[in-house]
Amino acid sequence: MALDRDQVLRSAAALLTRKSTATMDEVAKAAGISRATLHRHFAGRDALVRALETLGIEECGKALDAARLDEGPASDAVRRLVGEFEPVAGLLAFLYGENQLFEGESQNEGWARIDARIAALFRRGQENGEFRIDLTPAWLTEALYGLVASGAWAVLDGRVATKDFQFMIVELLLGGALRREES
Amino acid sequence: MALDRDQVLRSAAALLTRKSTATMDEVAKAAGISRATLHRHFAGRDALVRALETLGIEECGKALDAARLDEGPASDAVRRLVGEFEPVAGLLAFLYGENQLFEGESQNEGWARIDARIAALFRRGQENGEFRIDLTPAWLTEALYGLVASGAWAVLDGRVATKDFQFMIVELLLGGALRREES
DNA sequence: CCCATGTGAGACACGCATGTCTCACCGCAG
DNA sequence: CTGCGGTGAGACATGCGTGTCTCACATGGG
Repeated sequence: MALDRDQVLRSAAALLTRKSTATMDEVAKAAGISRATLHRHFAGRDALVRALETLGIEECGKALDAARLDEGPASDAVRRLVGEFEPVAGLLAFLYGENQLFEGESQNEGWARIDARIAALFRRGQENGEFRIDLTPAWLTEALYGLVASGAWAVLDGRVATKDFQFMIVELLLGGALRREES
Repeated sequence: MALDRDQVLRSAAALLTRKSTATMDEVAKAAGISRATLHRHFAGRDALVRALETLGIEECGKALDAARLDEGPASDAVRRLVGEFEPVAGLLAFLYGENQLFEGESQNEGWARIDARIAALFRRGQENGEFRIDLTPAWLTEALYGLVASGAWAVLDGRVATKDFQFMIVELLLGGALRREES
């Protein structure tokens, strides 16, 4: 049952990633269950979205762990992080867009923790001289989210290949578009 | 009357930028008119959004013109472009999020023209050696949109100041997060 | 075998945004 | 003053997604 719920959540994530306005009925269909059963797992659409958010936070946390942000050069950590984000980028993009609605609402404190960890990574990079200091960690974090969302949508629309996801984002985020003489 | 319509459109843009799910009634209230009058200007919500899209394309076109993309170094042109985008960034962010829904739908050909002009700018920069060639113009264009949207939201939420909008986006997009030795 | 649990299918009412309509009101030109 | 166009306010019906409920059916354990 707990397994069922998780699978339903996964398929809901996959669907809502592509069509964020999908009906509960469509979500149920996509999961291969009836609307009644879907409603037995999640009291309503709000509950479903909140569960999705919890899942997203969870996955993000795992990605942060797997990326070992404290180890080695910060730039390598960023590269690992983006690589870990790739499988959940669609879900992240959905939640990123969704969160723009909850203006003042109680921002699930889980995101604050995620934000803090990523910002800390950028700060570490600044402090050891890897990253420039005229761009705030908060903005770099925000930009990372934006690029991940953009990348996810580009992949979904087939404009770019999944295998290029990590490269494109990391290269742009760290290196920028300008051509360099050295290295 | 045509002036009225434009003003209504502006206030609708300002409102929907912050609350993309705003009701027709809220839109009318925000514009200082009744729902009936709003409906006399725009047949329905779809018509309103389409008008907003047309406005967005129009404003983008003006921004592209004002940025003189063909003149001088491509990097300077990018800087001018982002500066011109700033006043309409909110509207752009709204439309950018909205367009994720119209999956296969007839993508208003206006956007294709905008995309092409921006991509051409990046291509110009690549051809004259300013920009690196391992990031496609299409991705750089997509990333520009993503960063503009992120920046717009960050400004709306008060996380960053309006005056920093251009600097943050351009510096990240062109220079990246890595610290450089020279210049 | 039989009951219990979980499920699918469908009916039903409700809320809400929307689209449409009517009516009264106001300003203005004739 | 009078007729007219534009407006605001509100009523009304409609469509759609949702939440809730009932009932039939299948499966699996006692």
